[in-house]
Amino acid sequence: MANSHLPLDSFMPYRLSFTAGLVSEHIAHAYETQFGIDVPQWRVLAWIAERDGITQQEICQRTRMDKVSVSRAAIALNRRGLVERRPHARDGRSHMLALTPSGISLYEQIVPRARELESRIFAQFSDEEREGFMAILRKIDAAATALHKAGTPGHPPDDRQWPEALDE
Amino acid sequence: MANSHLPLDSFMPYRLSFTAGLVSEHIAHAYETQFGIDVPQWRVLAWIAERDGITQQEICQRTRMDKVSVSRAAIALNRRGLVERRPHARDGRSHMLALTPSGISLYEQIVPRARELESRIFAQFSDEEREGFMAILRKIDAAATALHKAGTPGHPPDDRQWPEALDE
DNA sequence: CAAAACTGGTATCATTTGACACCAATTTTG
DNA sequence: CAAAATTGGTGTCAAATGATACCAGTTTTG
Repeated sequence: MANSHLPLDSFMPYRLSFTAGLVSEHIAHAYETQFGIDVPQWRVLAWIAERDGITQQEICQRTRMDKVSVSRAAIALNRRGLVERRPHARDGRSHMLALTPSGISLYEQIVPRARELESRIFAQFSDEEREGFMAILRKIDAAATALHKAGTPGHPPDDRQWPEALDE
Repeated sequence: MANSHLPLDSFMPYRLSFTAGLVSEHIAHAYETQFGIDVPQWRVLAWIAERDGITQQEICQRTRMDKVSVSRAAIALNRRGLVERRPHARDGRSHMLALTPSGISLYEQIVPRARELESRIFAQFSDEEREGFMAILRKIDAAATALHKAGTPGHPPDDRQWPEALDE
């Protein structure tokens, strides 16, 4: 087993997930306690702010959230009077989402706070480092997406390799 | 609102979480279909492989998993005959976890596959880039952890700023 | 050394999350 | 242009996750 050792701690996907979780937790807590909004809601809100009149499934595409989560977040935001859902001109099934005045106002409160949180965590890095870091993240996205489409070669659909469940 | 604009897409915590999610999904799917093991189980397994005789809450500390998840994973792994739970010599409440032969064997099957997945995703980067990337992740961990302990200054426990829930 | 405070681990319950089925509107096809 | 297939969005149900309560064993304290 000596040779097959893999220190989880330096296994990239693990580290990535670990750090992301840590940061997420921190941010989520801040949004929750300070603005009463959860992360999915924040994401939806932010994308609407960015592209007025965006539809729900456009948000799905950009965020990788599934449509159910987006739907729930949109409904919640609407209930709170933060977003408005206008009928879509060309497609009767769809909604065009837009911020209401109070949605805008909340967004404007959150943004500086978000920037502050971000810069607290990333304060120690130079602009070059941040840029480089971001660039790598984007490349990883591209690679992972490409792989995903390609499937996992060498492993046909149903080649389970583990002993039949001793469970139950 | 012009000025308070924040492109989510270049907001670091978002990007981090986005990429980590993407990679996680990919990895999780591979473990699941090829070895019938989920991510929490894999993490527990890997830590046991690394430190034979580790206890559950040591795993909690190292992985940030909560003790319930670790417990569940440990029980599942035990049921499958992959890990053994010996009584702890000095503490009757605790278990010392160790891999059984088939646990070792499974681990040894997973490791090369994990390395392969990792290298597929990170193939395009030089060693320096990877090192740098890892280093940044670790620094972020440190910063986030420090902040977490410090709390969020400037915001006393209960200063909600959002309008009372229009929900329901 | 008994009582109180604490800790490792598990069971239980509530909440979150996502998979699936479904509806209405739209697009495609023959 | 009707029938079939597709798509945006939501309701519903099932699995995953986390908070809380709890139990047994351990440490602390008076």
